[in-house]
Amino acid sequence: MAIELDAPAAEIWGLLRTLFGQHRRRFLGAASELDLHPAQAGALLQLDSPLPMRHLAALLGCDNSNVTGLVDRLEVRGLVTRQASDEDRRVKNIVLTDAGRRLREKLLDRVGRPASGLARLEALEQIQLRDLLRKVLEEASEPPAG
Amino acid sequence: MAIELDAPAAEIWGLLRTLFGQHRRRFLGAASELDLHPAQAGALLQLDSPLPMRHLAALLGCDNSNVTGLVDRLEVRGLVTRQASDEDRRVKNIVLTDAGRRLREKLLDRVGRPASGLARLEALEQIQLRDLLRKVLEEASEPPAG
DNA sequence: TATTGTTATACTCTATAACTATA
DNA sequence: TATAGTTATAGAGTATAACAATA
Repeated sequence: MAIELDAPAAEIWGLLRTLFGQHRRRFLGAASELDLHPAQAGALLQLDSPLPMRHLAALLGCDNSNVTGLVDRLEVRGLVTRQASDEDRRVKNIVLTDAGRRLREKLLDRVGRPASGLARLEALEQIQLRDLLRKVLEEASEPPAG
Repeated sequence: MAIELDAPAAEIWGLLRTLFGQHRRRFLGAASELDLHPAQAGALLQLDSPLPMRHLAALLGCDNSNVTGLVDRLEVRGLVTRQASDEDRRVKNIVLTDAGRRLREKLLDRVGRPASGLARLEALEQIQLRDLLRKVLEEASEPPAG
């Protein structure tokens, strides 16, 4: 049996990938139940506040041209509207409608809350886990996604 | 300011979602560089050993019929082959070719290894984190994904 | 009769390039 | 000249339903 110098890190990564998989299935399931394509659900989650098309495209990691069609379909369903910017008339801000906001809340109810497994940790353990993850992410400046 | 009874769990979930986002971007970037669609890259990662179509579909969370086309395209690129099962002639096992195995290794080099942030933890902290995650996932029987 | 994989269809996503209207 | 968003196009993903072969 070979000695695994890096065994804990490798197992941690495996455990995290399992968590990722659970989260992803939860996200896909929630989107499906709400009759949203994953990309549409991802866009809704990003729209905490109004965003220009190009900004939304950057957050979704795709080209501007993709966002045109995506927003078209959300707009047809009455979930978002395009608002011309006052400062720069080229820019259109995407704004959630009331219906869009309600749907976004439903999504958050399902994917924005902690995985059930966290409840198995006692209060002190949760604080330990929080501190360890903080340290892992210390330098990270990237925003949470999906 | 309202009292957050569940503050650590909520922050943990936020930190984990940040990690998910990093992992997802790394995954999408690696797939793109290797000229693979995300779904194709996900399939390759699942093919550690040969799998029947239906099993692959279940792991990818999509319908059998989708896997037909996906495997078609992987087969055209010489990354996988279909092997009829001996036990049940309805079943086709999807097997990586040598080229497929090499491409899968390249993928794993990029997404299968621990996030760099883990290196910020000392040995003892890694063991603590591992044990906490083990507990969180205690009952989970789901396999890791993508 | 039920299951495995395929085909057919329709809609969505995604990348690329060309276009417009602003700046 | 550069940028924000659109349009056009092509390839891929996805769900559904219908189908052939096998169990």
